[in-house]
Formats: sequence, C-alpha cells, structure tokens
Amino acid sequence: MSLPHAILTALLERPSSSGLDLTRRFDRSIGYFWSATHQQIYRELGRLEAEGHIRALPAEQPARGQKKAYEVLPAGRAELARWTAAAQDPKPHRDAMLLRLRAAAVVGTAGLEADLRRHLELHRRQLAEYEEIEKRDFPPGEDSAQARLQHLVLRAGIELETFWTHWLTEALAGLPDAEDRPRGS
Amino acid sequence: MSLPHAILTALLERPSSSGLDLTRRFDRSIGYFWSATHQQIYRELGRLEAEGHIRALPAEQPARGQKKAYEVLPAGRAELARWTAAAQDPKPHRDAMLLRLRAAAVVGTAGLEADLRRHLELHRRQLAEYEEIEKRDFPPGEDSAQARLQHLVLRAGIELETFWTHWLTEALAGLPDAEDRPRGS
DNA sequence: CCGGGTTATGCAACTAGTTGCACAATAGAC
DNA sequence: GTCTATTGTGCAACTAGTTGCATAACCCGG
Repeated sequence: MSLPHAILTALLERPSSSGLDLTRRFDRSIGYFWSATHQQIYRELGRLEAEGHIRALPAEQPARGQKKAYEVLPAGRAELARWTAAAQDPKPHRDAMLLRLRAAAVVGTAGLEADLRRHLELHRRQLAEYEEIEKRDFPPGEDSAQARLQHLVLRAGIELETFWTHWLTEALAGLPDAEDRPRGS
Repeated sequence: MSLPHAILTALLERPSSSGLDLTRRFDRSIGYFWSATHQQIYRELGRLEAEGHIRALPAEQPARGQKKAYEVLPAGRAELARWTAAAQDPKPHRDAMLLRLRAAAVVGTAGLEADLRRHLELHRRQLAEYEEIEKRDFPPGEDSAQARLQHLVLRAGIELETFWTHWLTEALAGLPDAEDRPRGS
C-alpha cells in the first residue's frame, strides 16, 4: 500500500531520478523506514507511469540498459497529498527477536547470547549512522517547516535505536547462563 | 518464517489448545509482537501437523466445526529450540507514519493532525493495556528465569509505546498549521 | 575489437500475509 | 422442533514482498 507513496516522496524530494538513483536512496535514507529492492522499485515505477502519476522524462532512449529519469506529475502529487492526510490504522508489529525471547522462556536460552550481542552491535552501528546524519544535515538553528519534519523523522530513528541498544543490553545482563557471573553475589 | 514458531511457543505455553484458542491468544499476548489471523493459524497448524511438529490430540471427532486440540511433539520443540538459537538478521522496518511525515515535508501537513491525534490515542491505550498486564502478571519479587524473560518482552512493548506517545506528542506540537497558536510569540 | 567489470533495467517464480467467504456443530429463543 | 446466533474450522483468491536470474549498454585494458 505504501511503496508507491514512498517512491513519489523520493521523486519529489529529488526530481528526475532514475530507478537506480531511487534504489540507492532507498538504501540510505527513505529505506530506513520503508525498505525496497530495485526489482520492487522498477515494477512500481512502471505502475505509477501507467496510472499517470509520474512520467519518464523525454530523452528518446528507448532501450534497456539506458538510464531513464522520471518526474512526478500533478496527479501523482495530489495522490500523495491525499494519502498523507487519509486516516490509516497502524499495521500490527512483527518482531522476531521479541518472539525468540518469548520462545526462549519455554525452550531455554541456550545459544541465544551470540545473536543478541550481534544485534546489539548492529543497532549501535545504525544509531551511530543516524547521529552522523543528524550532525551533518540538521545543525542547530535550522527551522524551516520542511527541515523540522525531516528532523522529527530522524529523531524517531535515533530514539528507536537507542531503545533497542538499551533493551538488548538489559536482556544480555539478564541471561541466566552467563558463565562468568560471580557465585557469591 | 516465524509464524510456525510463534504457534509452537503458544502451544508449549499452554498445551492442548485448539485453533480458536490460539487465535484468541494471538489477539492478546503473542499477537502484540507477532500478529496472525485465524486463517493463517489454521493453515499453519495443518502444515505443522504434516511435518510432524505437532499432533492433534486423539478425540475421534473427525468433522468440521468440532473442536480439535493440538500438542507439540518432541520434533517441534527441537525445531523451536533450533530456531531460537539460530542467527537471524533483523528484518528491515516499514513504518507508514514515519513515511507520511516525510511525505508531509514535501506536500504539506494539511489534514494530518487528526490522524496523528488518533494514533496518539491508540498508543496511549496500548500502553495502558501493557501496564495493566504488568501489574497483574509481574508483581515485584517474581524472579524465575521464565518470568524474567517474559517480563523483559513486555517491558519492550511498554517502552516502545512510551516512545511513540512521546514522539507523536512532539510531532503534534511541531505542526505548523496549529490554528490556535498565539500570534506574537 | 574483444573480454570482463560496472551501471542500469527488468521479468518470472516464489513466499508470506490478507481478505472474503463457506460450512459444520451447538446452544438458546420462541 | 426450527430459527438464529455463536463457536469453530477451513478453502480460495488476492496482494505485497523476496529471490534469482536475464539482458543491454558502456567503459576500460590489452
């Protein structure tokens, strides 16, 4: 339901992007909260063009392997505005790590620790990346409406990663099979 | 990839449950971080039985509309333990509300406020529900390994909902089109 | 000029999840 | 006794996302 709107947003933020341009930006910024592969993006670009929401910039390169840049048409912008304002129920979460912890409560925590540590490291790295972006793109004093909204979205990413690093640290501390726990305490 | 393991966990937590029993518990507890509909659950119960991970308790009720209770077989418990300990990469997030905020940065925030308020209310309610569960099921002083792990999972839910209520409150405060904002400030 | 790497576009098949509906048994209302 | 609501099971079709692979142009070294 949302991939076309993610693409419209990305294409409005930076017009005349190609499929590969968009793919690269889905790997960096937009993809942090709406990931997509290049195959999905190409498929969706085709649909959006067929619906009249975007169009390929005329460059008379008809063939495959040739760069093809798109821009958003008024109908596409209108659709994005409509979707943004429309009421939407939050999708139910699915988090495999929480499920694994709950499973571990019945079948035991053996073997879990290594992957908890790995995830902790991944979340720490993601957090560092977000903080880097914040330092680079949102220096203090900036306050255009657009910048404030984008900063708010980034803050969500930062706070979520902060939560996960804390939570995983706590989980690791509470594992019963830590072999180096002092006996006497 | 994880629905069968969610079902195995639920079925180990409370054996000889039927499809509908499981569905109800997916609506309350397990479903908070791994939701599933009854259709998914029935389909998966069939697969798990075919694979020899669970079996229907013998009750010689052959027909449709008759309650059918399942239990986990040793092979199912082993599979759950294997899965719990196996390394798994975190799945990429998809959050429509963050995407909408980012879209609003380019097409404007008109019409967004109502749904932000609605989501805030939903998250507040979910948070209240989690806190109710915590008070009921995890009184202070409890410290079996199983209870600590389950409490940890619940804490994740509480902290995530706390984050969202804060974040949405901040987002609402920052919307540019608040009509009752004093002029002079 | 041709072989291999990079950039770029795209199809096809598969997997997981959702939506809509159907059907059987049972319990209580009238 | 039969009508209706509730409980319980389940199939089928659809939608979204993933995985694997194919193809074409271009660029650079030899």
